[in-house]
Amino acid sequence: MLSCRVVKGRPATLRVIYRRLLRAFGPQGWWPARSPFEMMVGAVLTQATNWRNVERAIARLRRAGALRPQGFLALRRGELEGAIRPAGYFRQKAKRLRAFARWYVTRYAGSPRRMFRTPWPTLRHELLGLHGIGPETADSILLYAGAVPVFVVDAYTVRVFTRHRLLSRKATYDMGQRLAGRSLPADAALYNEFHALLVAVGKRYCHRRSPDCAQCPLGDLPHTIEVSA
DNA sequence: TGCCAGGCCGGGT
DNA sequence: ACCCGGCATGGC
Repeated sequence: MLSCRVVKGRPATLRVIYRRLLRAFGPQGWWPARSPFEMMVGAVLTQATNWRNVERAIARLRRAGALRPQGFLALRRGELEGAIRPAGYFRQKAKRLRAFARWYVTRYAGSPRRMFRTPWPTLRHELLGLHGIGPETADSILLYAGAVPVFVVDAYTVRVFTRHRLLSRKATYDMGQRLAGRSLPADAALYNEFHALLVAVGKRYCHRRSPDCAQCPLGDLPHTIEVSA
């Protein structure tokens, strides 16, 4: 069995990964949203869901005038479910989005300025307390809507880091965050681009079943084998 | 056709 | 503290 802790990697390794990804894919320009509220809605909609399907759902919400908090909350439950249906898990996500929107309006008057005036560790705690918002969704919101320098760990991040022996197979969310925190400066623009690039390379080369590692632009990395047996 | 996608919750050990 | 089934549509 592999050990459960973060594997010791040279600090340089993550920087090497970042440079190679940036050269291979270019800047990704995340998050693709026109407003903080739209971004945060998208963060829930994309949970375990292809972004293509999320785009459809967002377009339908836009047509319904529901990409502003007031317009969103004006929708009946059935209307909301219908609008986001293409994104899958639509009943679950309708419930989660309503909980989020109610919180956003009552606690912060639907204002991103007010929301992100709260110290981010407190804000993160509040987000995690909402139904349907877990670590990845909360951190995505902090990073992409609030430019808070938190490293987002998603399935692709874990898969890419695991394949390259930076994390053990049983790595947890905060192991991934600690790895990044130790190896990278706390820079929101860097974390923004890095996460988007990890998704890009993951989609193309690092699937669950058939990793196409031979073609992966990361190639061989220095100093990455430290997994204890 | 089957497998997968930018997770999270709730109930069971 | 983990482990697992459920949630659902659309693309390849």
